[in-house]
Amino acid sequence: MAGRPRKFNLEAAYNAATDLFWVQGYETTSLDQLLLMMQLSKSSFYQTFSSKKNLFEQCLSRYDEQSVVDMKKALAGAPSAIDFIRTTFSQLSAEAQRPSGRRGCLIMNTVVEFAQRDIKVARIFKRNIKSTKKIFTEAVTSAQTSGEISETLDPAIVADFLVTTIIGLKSQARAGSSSKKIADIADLVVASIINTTES
Amino acid sequence: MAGRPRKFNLEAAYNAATDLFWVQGYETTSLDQLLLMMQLSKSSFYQTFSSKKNLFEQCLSRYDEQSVVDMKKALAGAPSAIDFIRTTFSQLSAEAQRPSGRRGCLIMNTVVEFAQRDIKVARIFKRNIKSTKKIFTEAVTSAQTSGEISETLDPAIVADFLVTTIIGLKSQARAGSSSKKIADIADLVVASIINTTES
DNA sequence: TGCTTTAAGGACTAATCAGTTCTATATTCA
DNA sequence: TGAATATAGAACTGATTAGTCCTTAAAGCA
Repeated sequence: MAGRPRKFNLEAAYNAATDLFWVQGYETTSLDQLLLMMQLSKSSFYQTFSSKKNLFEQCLSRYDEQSVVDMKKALAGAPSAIDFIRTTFSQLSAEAQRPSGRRGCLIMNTVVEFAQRDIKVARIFKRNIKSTKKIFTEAVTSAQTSGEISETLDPAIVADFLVTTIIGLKSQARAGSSSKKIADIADLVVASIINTTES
Repeated sequence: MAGRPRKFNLEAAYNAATDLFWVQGYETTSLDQLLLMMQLSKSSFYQTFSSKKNLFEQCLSRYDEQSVVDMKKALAGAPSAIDFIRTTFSQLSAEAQRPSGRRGCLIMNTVVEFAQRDIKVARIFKRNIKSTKKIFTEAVTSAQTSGEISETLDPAIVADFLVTTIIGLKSQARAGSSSKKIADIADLVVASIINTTES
Protein backbone atom coordinates (compact mmCIF):
# COMPACT_ATOMS: atom_id res chain seq x y z
CA MET A 1 0.00 0.00 0.00
CA ALA A 2 0.83 3.71 0.22
CA GLY A 3 1.77 5.51 -2.98
CA ARG A 4 3.14 8.88 -3.77
CA PRO A 5 1.88 11.43 -1.25
CA ARG A 6 -0.22 14.41 -2.32
CA LYS A 7 2.07 17.24 -3.34
CA PHE A 8 -0.32 20.23 -3.23
CA ASN A 9 -1.84 21.72 -0.11
CA LEU A 10 -5.43 20.53 0.17
CA GLU A 11 -6.41 23.36 2.49
CA ALA A 12 -4.94 26.00 0.18
CA ALA A 13 -6.72 24.44 -2.79
CA TYR A 14 -10.06 24.56 -1.01
CA ASN A 15 -9.46 28.16 0.01
CA ALA A 16 -8.56 29.21 -3.52
CA ALA A 17 -11.69 27.54 -4.89
CA THR A 18 -13.87 29.06 -2.17
CA ASP A 19 -12.52 32.54 -2.91
CA LEU A 20 -13.38 32.16 -6.60
CA PHE A 21 -16.88 30.84 -5.94
CA TRP A 22 -17.40 33.56 -3.36
CA VAL A 23 -16.62 36.37 -5.76
CA GLN A 24 -18.08 34.93 -8.95
CA GLY A 25 -20.70 32.39 -7.98
CA TYR A 26 -20.90 28.78 -9.13
CA GLU A 27 -22.05 28.97 -12.74
CA THR A 28 -19.78 31.84 -13.72
CA THR A 29 -16.68 30.12 -12.35
CA SER A 30 -15.19 27.90 -15.03
CA LEU A 31 -13.08 24.81 -14.50
CA ASP A 32 -10.15 26.54 -16.17
CA GLN A 33 -10.30 29.39 -13.67
CA LEU A 34 -10.43 26.89 -10.82
CA LEU A 35 -7.43 24.95 -12.11
CA LEU A 36 -5.51 28.19 -12.49
CA MET A 37 -6.25 29.52 -9.02
CA MET A 38 -5.92 26.16 -7.31
CA GLN A 39 -2.71 25.46 -9.24
CA LEU A 40 -3.80 21.98 -10.17
CA SER A 41 -3.74 19.88 -13.29
CA LYS A 42 -7.06 18.57 -14.55
CA SER A 43 -5.95 15.06 -13.56
CA SER A 44 -5.25 15.99 -9.95
CA PHE A 45 -8.44 17.99 -9.76
CA TYR A 46 -10.77 15.19 -10.80
CA GLN A 47 -8.89 12.57 -8.80
CA THR A 48 -9.23 14.65 -5.65
CA PHE A 49 -12.56 16.42 -6.01
CA SER A 50 -14.56 14.23 -8.45
CA SER A 51 -16.47 17.12 -9.98
CA LYS A 52 -16.93 20.87 -9.95
CA LYS A 53 -20.29 20.50 -8.22
CA ASN A 54 -18.87 18.23 -5.53
CA LEU A 55 -16.00 20.64 -4.85
CA PHE A 56 -18.49 23.47 -4.58
CA GLU A 57 -20.62 21.63 -2.04
CA GLN A 58 -17.55 20.88 0.03
CA CYS A 59 -16.49 24.54 -0.11
CA LEU A 60 -19.97 25.52 1.07
CA SER A 61 -19.88 23.06 3.96
CA ARG A 62 -16.44 24.18 5.02
CA TYR A 63 -17.55 27.81 4.88
CA ASP A 64 -20.58 26.99 7.00
CA GLU A 65 -18.53 25.15 9.61
CA GLN A 66 -15.83 27.80 9.74
CA SER A 67 -18.27 30.69 10.11
CA VAL A 68 -20.07 28.96 12.96
CA VAL A 69 -16.79 28.19 14.73
CA ASP A 70 -15.74 31.83 14.35
CA MET A 71 -18.99 33.12 15.79
CA LYS A 72 -18.93 30.74 18.75
CA LYS A 73 -15.37 31.79 19.47
CA ALA A 74 -16.33 35.47 19.26
CA LEU A 75 -19.28 35.01 21.63
CA ALA A 76 -17.23 32.99 24.11
CA GLY A 77 -14.40 35.53 24.07
CA ALA A 78 -16.54 38.66 24.34
CA PRO A 79 -16.73 40.65 27.60
CA SER A 80 -20.53 40.55 27.41
CA ALA A 81 -23.26 39.32 25.11
CA ILE A 82 -24.18 42.82 23.98
CA ASP A 83 -20.51 43.42 23.28
CA PHE A 84 -20.48 40.37 21.01
CA ILE A 85 -23.45 41.72 19.07
CA ARG A 86 -21.92 45.18 18.85
CA THR A 87 -18.58 43.80 17.66
CA THR A 88 -20.23 41.56 15.09
CA PHE A 89 -21.97 44.53 13.52
CA SER A 90 -19.05 46.91 13.67
CA GLN A 91 -16.90 44.28 11.99
CA LEU A 92 -19.26 44.31 9.04
CA SER A 93 -18.40 47.92 8.28
CA ALA A 94 -14.69 47.41 8.97
CA GLU A 95 -14.60 44.46 6.58
CA ALA A 96 -16.42 46.46 3.91
CA GLN A 97 -13.28 48.55 3.53
CA ARG A 98 -11.41 45.56 2.10
CA PRO A 99 -12.38 43.83 -1.15
CA SER A 100 -12.66 40.55 0.77
CA GLY A 101 -15.41 42.12 2.86
CA ARG A 102 -17.38 43.04 -0.24
CA ARG A 103 -18.09 39.51 -1.33
CA GLY A 104 -21.26 39.23 0.71
CA CYS A 105 -22.05 35.92 2.40
CA LEU A 106 -21.10 32.88 0.32
CA ILE A 107 -24.12 30.93 1.51
CA MET A 108 -26.59 33.73 0.81
CA ASN A 109 -25.01 34.37 -2.58
CA THR A 110 -25.48 30.70 -3.34
CA VAL A 111 -29.09 30.64 -2.18
CA VAL A 112 -29.81 33.57 -4.47
CA GLU A 113 -28.08 31.83 -7.37
CA PHE A 114 -29.70 28.43 -6.87
CA ALA A 115 -32.96 29.41 -5.17
CA GLN A 116 -35.19 26.39 -4.81
CA ARG A 117 -33.61 24.11 -7.37
CA ASP A 118 -30.85 22.45 -5.34
CA ILE A 119 -31.62 20.36 -2.26
CA LYS A 120 -28.06 20.09 -0.98
CA VAL A 121 -27.60 23.86 -1.13
CA ALA A 122 -30.91 24.36 0.66
CA ARG A 123 -29.83 21.93 3.37
CA ILE A 124 -26.54 23.70 3.98
CA PHE A 125 -28.34 27.04 4.08
CA LYS A 126 -30.85 25.84 6.65
CA ARG A 127 -28.12 24.32 8.79
CA ASN A 128 -26.15 27.57 8.71
CA ILE A 129 -29.16 29.75 9.49
CA LYS A 130 -30.09 27.44 12.36
CA SER A 131 -26.60 27.53 13.88
CA THR A 132 -26.29 31.28 13.46
CA LYS A 133 -29.71 31.90 14.95
CA LYS A 134 -28.91 29.69 17.92
CA ILE A 135 -25.78 31.67 18.73
CA PHE A 136 -27.62 34.98 18.50
CA THR A 137 -30.52 33.65 20.56
CA GLU A 138 -28.05 32.73 23.30
CA ALA A 139 -26.48 36.16 23.10
CA VAL A 140 -29.85 37.93 23.26
CA THR A 141 -31.04 35.82 26.18
CA SER A 142 -27.82 36.56 28.01
CA ALA A 143 -28.17 40.29 27.31
CA GLN A 144 -31.72 40.16 28.62
CA THR A 145 -30.54 38.57 31.86
CA SER A 146 -27.99 41.33 32.37
CA GLY A 147 -30.63 43.92 31.51
CA GLU A 148 -29.25 45.34 28.25
CA ILE A 149 -32.13 44.10 26.13
CA SER A 150 -35.75 44.31 27.23
CA GLU A 151 -37.19 41.06 28.56
CA THR A 152 -40.48 41.80 26.81
CA LEU A 153 -38.84 40.85 23.50
CA ASP A 154 -38.83 37.28 22.19
CA PRO A 155 -35.14 36.34 21.91
CA ALA A 156 -35.81 34.06 18.93
CA ILE A 157 -37.39 36.89 17.00
CA VAL A 158 -34.63 39.33 17.91
CA ALA A 159 -32.11 36.72 16.73
CA ASP A 160 -33.96 36.37 13.42
CA PHE A 161 -34.03 40.14 13.14
CA LEU A 162 -30.27 40.36 13.67
CA VAL A 163 -29.58 37.61 11.13
CA THR A 164 -31.84 39.38 8.64
CA THR A 165 -30.03 42.67 9.03
CA ILE A 166 -26.66 40.95 8.67
CA ILE A 167 -27.87 39.42 5.41
CA GLY A 168 -29.03 42.85 4.27
CA LEU A 169 -25.79 44.55 5.27
CA LYS A 170 -23.60 41.94 3.60
CA SER A 171 -25.68 42.25 0.44
CA GLN A 172 -25.18 46.01 0.53
CA ALA A 173 -21.45 45.51 0.97
CA ARG A 174 -21.36 43.22 -2.08
CA ALA A 175 -23.37 45.79 -3.98
CA GLY A 176 -20.73 48.39 -3.19
CA SER A 177 -22.25 50.49 -0.40
CA SER A 178 -19.74 52.55 1.54
CA SER A 179 -18.26 51.38 4.80
CA LYS A 180 -19.60 54.55 6.47
CA LYS A 181 -23.14 53.84 5.38
CA ILE A 182 -22.90 50.27 6.63
CA ALA A 183 -21.53 51.51 9.96
CA ASP A 184 -24.42 53.94 10.39
CA ILE A 185 -27.02 51.29 9.68
CA ALA A 186 -25.26 48.77 11.93
CA ASP A 187 -25.23 51.27 14.79
CA LEU A 188 -28.95 51.88 14.37
CA VAL A 189 -29.64 48.13 14.37
CA VAL A 190 -27.81 47.67 17.68
CA ALA A 191 -29.40 50.78 19.19
CA SER A 192 -32.84 49.64 18.12
CA ILE A 193 -32.73 46.32 19.93
CA ILE A 194 -31.35 47.98 23.06
CA ASN A 195 -34.07 50.60 23.28
CA THR A 196 -37.05 48.69 21.95
CA THR A 197 -39.67 47.32 24.35
CA GLU A 198 -42.72 45.10 23.84
CA SER A 199 -42.88 42.73 20.89
CA MET B 1 -43.15 52.61 -45.55
CA ALA B 2 -45.08 50.70 -42.86
CA GLY B 3 -44.87 46.92 -42.90
CA ARG B 4 -46.62 44.13 -41.13
CA PRO B 5 -47.41 45.16 -37.55
CA ARG B 6 -46.02 43.25 -34.57
CA LYS B 7 -48.27 40.31 -33.79
CA PHE B 8 -47.14 39.42 -30.26
CA ASN B 9 -47.73 41.51 -27.16
CA LEU B 10 -44.52 43.34 -26.30
CA GLU B 11 -45.56 43.93 -22.69
CA ALA B 12 -46.42 40.26 -22.17
CA ALA B 13 -43.10 39.23 -23.71
CA TYR B 14 -41.17 41.49 -21.36
CA ASN B 15 -43.12 40.18 -18.38
CA ALA B 16 -42.50 36.56 -19.32
CA ALA B 17 -38.78 37.24 -19.69
CA THR B 18 -38.64 39.17 -16.43
CA ASP B 19 -40.37 36.34 -14.57
CA LEU B 20 -37.81 33.84 -15.88
CA PHE B 21 -34.81 36.04 -15.03
CA TRP B 22 -36.33 36.76 -11.64
CA VAL B 23 -36.61 33.12 -10.68
CA GLN B 24 -33.49 31.76 -12.36
CA GLY B 25 -31.05 34.62 -12.76
CA TYR B 26 -29.39 35.70 -16.01
CA GLU B 27 -26.77 33.04 -16.68
CA THR B 28 -28.98 30.10 -15.82
CA THR B 29 -31.76 31.28 -18.12
CA SER B 30 -31.17 29.92 -21.62
CA LEU B 31 -32.34 31.44 -24.85
CA ASP B 32 -34.48 28.36 -25.51
CA GLN B 33 -36.31 28.88 -22.21
CA LEU B 34 -36.88 32.52 -23.07
CA LEU B 35 -38.26 31.71 -26.52
CA LEU B 36 -40.56 29.13 -24.98
CA MET B 37 -41.93 31.39 -22.25
CA MET B 38 -42.10 34.48 -24.43
CA GLN B 39 -43.69 32.44 -27.22
CA LEU B 40 -41.41 33.89 -29.83
CA SER B 41 -39.42 32.50 -32.73
CA LYS B 42 -35.71 33.11 -32.69
CA SER B 43 -36.15 35.49 -35.62
CA SER B 44 -38.67 37.68 -33.85
CA PHE B 45 -36.62 37.61 -30.69
CA TYR B 46 -33.42 38.92 -32.22
CA GLN B 47 -35.24 41.38 -34.46
CA THR B 48 -37.00 42.90 -31.44
CA PHE B 49 -34.50 42.57 -28.59
CA SER B 50 -31.08 42.35 -30.33
CA SER B 51 -29.53 40.10 -27.69
CA LYS B 52 -30.19 38.22 -24.49
CA LYS B 53 -28.08 40.73 -22.55
CA ASN B 54 -29.92 43.70 -24.01
CA LEU B 55 -33.30 42.17 -23.18
CA PHE B 56 -32.12 41.54 -19.65
CA GLU B 57 -31.02 45.12 -19.15
CA GLN B 58 -34.38 46.34 -20.40
CA CYS B 59 -36.19 43.97 -18.04
CA LEU B 60 -34.10 45.32 -15.17
CA SER B 61 -34.87 48.93 -16.07
CA ARG B 62 -38.55 48.23 -16.39
CA TYR B 63 -38.54 46.46 -13.03
CA ASP B 64 -36.77 49.42 -11.45
CA GLU B 65 -39.23 51.93 -12.89
CA GLN B 66 -42.27 49.85 -12.00
CA SER B 67 -41.19 49.25 -8.41
CA VAL B 68 -40.54 52.96 -7.86
CA VAL B 69 -43.93 53.89 -9.34
CA ASP B 70 -45.61 51.34 -7.08
CA MET B 71 -43.91 52.67 -3.96
CA LYS B 72 -44.71 56.28 -4.76
CA LYS B 73 -48.33 55.33 -5.31
CA ALA B 74 -48.42 53.44 -2.01
CA LEU B 75 -46.95 56.37 -0.09
CA ALA B 76 -49.29 58.87 -1.72
CA GLY B 77 -52.32 56.69 -1.03
CA ALA B 78 -51.48 55.79 2.56
CA PRO B 79 -53.43 57.35 5.49
CA SER B 80 -50.12 58.27 7.13
CA ALA B 81 -46.39 57.87 6.56
CA ILE B 82 -46.02 55.32 9.33
CA ASP B 83 -48.94 53.44 7.82
CA PHE B 84 -47.08 53.29 4.51
CA ILE B 85 -44.04 51.82 6.25
CA ARG B 86 -46.16 49.35 8.19
CA THR B 87 -48.02 48.24 5.07
CA THR B 88 -44.82 47.88 3.08
CA PHE B 89 -43.43 45.46 5.65
CA SER B 90 -46.61 43.50 6.24
CA GLN B 91 -46.90 43.03 2.49
CA LEU B 92 -43.53 41.30 2.50
CA SER B 93 -44.88 38.51 4.67
CA ALA B 94 -48.18 38.34 2.80
CA GLU B 95 -46.33 38.00 -0.51
CA ALA B 96 -44.08 35.29 0.91
CA GLN B 97 -47.10 33.00 0.96
CA ARG B 98 -47.21 32.97 -2.83
CA PRO B 99 -44.37 31.58 -4.99
CA SER B 100 -44.16 34.96 -6.74
CA GLY B 101 -43.27 36.52 -3.40
CA ARG B 102 -40.38 34.11 -2.91
CA ARG B 103 -38.31 35.34 -5.82
CA GLY B 104 -36.54 37.98 -3.76
CA CYS B 105 -35.77 41.32 -5.39
CA LEU B 106 -34.77 41.07 -9.06
CA ILE B 107 -32.28 43.89 -8.74
CA MET B 108 -30.63 42.50 -5.61
CA ASN B 109 -30.53 39.02 -7.13
CA THR B 110 -28.80 40.53 -10.13
CA VAL B 111 -26.30 42.47 -8.04
CA VAL B 112 -25.41 39.26 -6.23
CA GLU B 113 -25.02 37.42 -9.54
CA PHE B 114 -22.97 40.08 -11.30
CA ALA B 115 -21.29 41.78 -8.32
CA GLN B 116 -18.76 44.30 -9.55
CA ARG B 117 -18.27 43.07 -13.08
CA ASP B 118 -21.11 44.85 -14.93
CA ILE B 119 -21.35 48.64 -15.06
CA LYS B 120 -24.88 48.83 -16.47
CA VAL B 121 -26.21 46.56 -13.74
CA ALA B 122 -24.41 48.61 -11.09
CA ARG B 123 -25.94 51.78 -12.51
CA ILE B 124 -29.48 50.42 -12.41
CA PHE B 125 -28.90 49.18 -8.88
CA LYS B 126 -27.68 52.57 -7.66
CA ARG B 127 -30.57 54.35 -9.34
CA ASN B 128 -33.06 51.98 -7.71
CA ILE B 129 -31.48 52.24 -4.26
CA LYS B 130 -31.44 56.03 -4.56
CA SER B 131 -35.11 56.25 -5.56
CA THR B 132 -36.17 53.79 -2.88
CA LYS B 133 -34.18 55.55 -0.22
CA LYS B 134 -35.65 58.91 -1.22
CA ILE B 135 -39.21 57.62 -0.79
CA PHE B 136 -38.43 56.16 2.62
CA THR B 137 -36.62 59.30 3.71
CA GLU B 138 -39.74 61.29 2.85
CA ALA B 139 -41.89 58.86 4.78
CA VAL B 140 -39.61 58.93 7.83
CA THR B 141 -39.41 62.72 7.83
CA SER B 142 -43.18 62.91 7.60
CA ALA B 143 -43.56 60.42 10.46
CA GLN B 144 -41.17 62.50 12.54
CA THR B 145 -43.27 65.60 11.96
CA SER B 146 -46.37 63.81 13.14
CA GLY B 147 -44.47 62.46 16.12
CA GLU B 148 -44.47 58.73 15.35
CA ILE B 149 -40.72 58.49 14.91
CA SER B 150 -38.27 60.24 17.21
CA GLU B 151 -36.80 63.46 15.81
CA THR B 152 -33.42 62.54 17.28
CA LEU B 153 -32.97 59.99 14.50
CA ASP B 154 -31.39 60.88 11.14
CA PRO B 155 -34.12 60.17 8.55
CA ALA B 156 -31.52 59.22 5.91
CA ILE B 157 -30.05 56.56 8.17
CA VAL B 158 -33.46 55.23 9.16
CA ALA B 159 -34.31 55.02 5.44
CA ASP B 160 -31.09 53.08 4.77
CA PHE B 161 -31.93 50.83 7.70
CA LEU B 162 -35.40 50.11 6.30
CA VAL B 163 -34.04 49.41 2.82
CA THR B 164 -31.45 47.07 4.34
CA THR B 165 -34.05 45.10 6.27
CA ILE B 166 -36.24 44.84 3.16
CA ILE B 167 -33.28 43.41 1.28
CA GLY B 168 -32.69 40.95 4.12
CA LEU B 169 -36.34 39.95 4.33
CA LYS B 170 -36.69 39.44 0.58
CA SER B 171 -33.55 37.31 0.60
CA GLN B 172 -35.01 35.23 3.39
CA ALA B 173 -38.21 34.83 1.42
CA ARG B 174 -36.25 33.63 -1.61
CA ALA B 175 -34.36 31.25 0.64
CA GLY B 176 -37.66 29.75 1.78
CA SER B 177 -38.26 31.24 5.22
CA SER B 178 -41.85 31.00 6.42
CA SER B 179 -44.30 33.84 6.05
CA LYS B 180 -44.81 33.80 9.83
CA LYS B 181 -41.12 34.27 10.51
CA ILE B 182 -40.96 37.15 8.04
CA ALA B 183 -44.01 38.74 9.63
CA ASP B 184 -42.46 38.54 13.11
CA ILE B 185 -39.21 40.13 11.94
CA ALA B 186 -41.07 42.79 9.97
CA ASP B 187 -43.12 43.71 13.04
CA LEU B 188 -39.96 44.05 15.10
CA VAL B 189 -38.38 46.28 12.46
CA VAL B 190 -41.33 48.66 12.50
CA ALA B 191 -41.57 48.61 16.29
CA SER B 192 -37.84 49.30 16.59
CA ILE B 193 -37.89 52.53 14.59
CA ILE B 194 -40.97 53.74 16.44
CA ASN B 195 -39.51 53.21 19.91
CA THR B 196 -35.87 54.02 19.28
CA THR B 197 -34.44 57.38 20.34
CA GLU B 198 -31.06 59.03 19.78
CA SER B 199 -28.88 57.96 16.89
C1' DT C 1 12.52 -4.58 -7.11
C1' DG C 2 7.53 -4.29 -7.26
C1' DC C 3 3.15 -2.13 -5.92
C1' DT C 4 0.55 1.90 -5.38
C1' DT C 5 -0.69 6.41 -5.78
C1' DT C 6 0.09 11.23 -7.41
C1' DA C 7 1.06 14.26 -11.01
C1' DA C 8 1.28 16.55 -15.64
C1' DG C 9 -0.33 17.08 -20.05
C1' DG C 10 -2.47 16.35 -24.34
C1' DA C 11 -6.28 14.63 -27.09
C1' DC C 12 -10.77 14.02 -27.16
C1' DT C 13 -16.10 13.81 -26.46
C1' DA C 14 -20.58 15.30 -26.19
C1' DA C 15 -23.45 18.79 -24.99
C1' DT C 16 -24.87 23.43 -24.76
C1' DC C 17 -24.58 28.09 -25.58
C1' DA C 18 -25.76 32.67 -28.00
C1' DG C 19 -26.13 34.33 -32.27
C1' DT C 20 -26.36 34.37 -37.70
C1' DT C 21 -28.16 33.36 -42.13
C1' DC C 22 -31.50 32.01 -45.36
C1' DT C 23 -35.87 30.86 -47.31
C1' DA C 24 -40.69 31.25 -47.44
C1' DT C 25 -44.90 33.29 -46.00
C1' DA C 26 -47.89 36.81 -44.03
C1' DT C 27 -49.64 41.42 -43.36
C1' DT C 28 -49.76 46.24 -43.45
C1' DC C 29 -49.89 50.88 -46.10
C1' DA C 30 -49.16 53.80 -50.15
C1' DT D 1 -49.15 46.13 -57.27
C1' DG D 2 -45.06 46.94 -54.64
C1' DA D 3 -42.19 48.43 -50.75
C1' DA D 4 -41.57 47.40 -46.00
C1' DT D 5 -41.78 44.78 -42.04
C1' DA D 6 -43.04 40.57 -39.20
C1' DT D 7 -43.18 35.60 -38.55
C1' DA D 8 -41.67 30.87 -38.69
C1' DG D 9 -38.42 27.44 -39.00
C1' DA D 10 -34.39 25.07 -40.23
C1' DA D 11 -29.45 24.88 -40.77
C1' DC D 12 -25.42 26.33 -39.23
C1' DT D 13 -21.20 28.59 -36.82
C1' DG D 14 -17.88 29.15 -33.40
C1' DA D 15 -16.95 29.18 -28.89
C1' DT D 16 -17.12 27.22 -24.41
C1' DT D 17 -18.48 23.95 -21.19
C1' DA D 18 -17.52 19.90 -17.83
C1' DG D 19 -15.63 15.70 -17.90
C1' DT D 20 -12.92 11.31 -19.77
C1' DC D 21 -9.02 8.77 -21.34
C1' DC D 22 -4.39 7.68 -21.90
C1' DT D 23 0.49 7.94 -21.57
C1' DT D 24 4.61 9.02 -19.06
C1' DA D 25 7.08 10.23 -15.02
C1' DA D 26 7.70 10.80 -10.02
C1' DA D 27 7.62 9.36 -5.22
C1' DG D 28 6.36 6.77 -1.40
C1' DC D 29 6.51 1.95 1.16
C1' DA D 30 7.14 -3.14 1.76
